[in-house]
Parts: sequence; structure tokens; C-alpha cells
Amino acid sequence: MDADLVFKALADPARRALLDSLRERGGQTLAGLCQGRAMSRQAVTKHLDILEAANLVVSERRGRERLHHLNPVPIQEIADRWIGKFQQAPLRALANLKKTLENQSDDS
Amino acid sequence: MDADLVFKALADPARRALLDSLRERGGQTLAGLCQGRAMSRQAVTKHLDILEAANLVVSERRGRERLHHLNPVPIQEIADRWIGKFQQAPLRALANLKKTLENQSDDS
DNA sequence: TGCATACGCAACCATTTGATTGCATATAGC
DNA sequence: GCTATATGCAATCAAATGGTTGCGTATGCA
Repeated sequence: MDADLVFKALADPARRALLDSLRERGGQTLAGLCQGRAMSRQAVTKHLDILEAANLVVSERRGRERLHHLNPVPIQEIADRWIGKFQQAPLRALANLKKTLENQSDDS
Repeated sequence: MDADLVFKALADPARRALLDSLRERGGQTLAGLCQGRAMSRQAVTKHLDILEAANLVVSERRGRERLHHLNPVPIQEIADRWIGKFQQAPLRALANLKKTLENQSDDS
């Protein structure tokens, strides 16, 4: 997994909205995903391309339409491998911050 | 919390590296954070500004230097509020995908 | 006071990004 | 076969992004 592709893919609200839509209902066509969005079909296509490059979406041709599915695995991996590091951090961070604030109050 | 600011802040590898550095050791100065990075001080400043706007970093002036601290709360909130939605998704997503693959194999 | 250090501000620049338009291709259904 | 529908491809463009350089300001210290 290329974590950078995943982070960059998640950076755009339009793409997160597409993921939300696919989370609620998988197998949507491109035209279906364009419904209710203030964007051209080609713009949606580009966003889907980026999501596919990050492996957050998988799609398959089905006749003349293309069906899209959410792949939640990269999000899981981000949560486990990256966010996990910061879940241990709060205690240390708070300790550091506390110490700093104490030093600060010493000066004042 | 503005989730979009957080996602955008996390989208750049240089900024994630800065967060990593502050996670390992809080209270680093700007000059300290520049150490070992192939970037100018001003570039680091801009990244820190973006991290501060997302509330991922807090800083305080201390004499002529500025000390930076990680604030892991926004990451926690992203994990809880946003990733949480997708942690319920796998079963549904896999069911959808399975059904689709079965239909696909029907075609071949 | 004088000077080195640490940081802030602003202009500038190349590249990337997000989106559009126009046209081409392919499939479903009559 | 013909037509409408669904998607693919390419050129184009404005704005955002990431970075630099130059200079200004403020603080620590001899």
C-alpha cells in the first residue's frame, strides 16, 4: 500500500463524499455517482481514478457501464499503522505539554 | 474541528514527518525541526502554519524561539468520527464485492 | 552597546490540482 | 442497423500548492 496515495486521495472533500456514497451503496455506476453533485462527469471520473490509484475504490466494467465499489482496507491500514502511533502519543504529549507549561509559569 | 483542514494537513509527507518528529519529542524549536530536512526554514514554517491551522500542532513563543508540540486530538477525532464509519463497512463492502464477482464469473 | 541567533514577512516562481469542454468509442434495445 | 445511453480520452485553463530568496525584527549574550 502506498500510504501517500491514500492520504492524498482522502484530502479532497469531493472524494470523501464519493467514498461515503459508495460506503452506503456499493456497485454504483459512474452516472449514478454523478447524481446530485455540482460537478461534470469527467471531474467525477478523475476523482474516481485517484481513488482507484489509492486502491480505495475498485471498479469493473459491466456491459456499457462501470460499477464501483468501496475498498475499506487502505483506510483500515492507515488507522492501524499510522494513527496507531499517535494513539500512544497522548500521554507523552500531555506530559511534555505539562512540563512546558510548568516552565512557562516559572518564568512569569 | 474542521476535518477538511486536518485531512489536507495530513496529505503532505513533509508534514506527516514533522508530526512524527513532534510525536517522538515535543517542544522542538523551528530550527530544531529543520535539522536533517532538505527544506528551507521558511518551507518548514509554512508546513507548521498549516499544521497549526488544523490544530495538529500548538506552539508557544519562548524568548526568541518558538516551541512546538503535537496535539493528537484531531487525529483521534478523525479516527473516531470518520474512520469509524468505514470500520462498519467491510462486511457490507465484502458482501457487495462477492456478489459482483459471482456475477462477473457468470459472464465469463 | 554590539553582534550573532532565531524567527517573521512578503514577493516570486514552477508545478500540481481540480475542473471544464469537445470529441470519440462502445453497448443496449428497438 | 440505428439511436440513445454510458463511458473514455485529450487539450486546456485558473487556482492552489510547495518551495525559494531577500530582507526585516526581536531576543540572548559578551
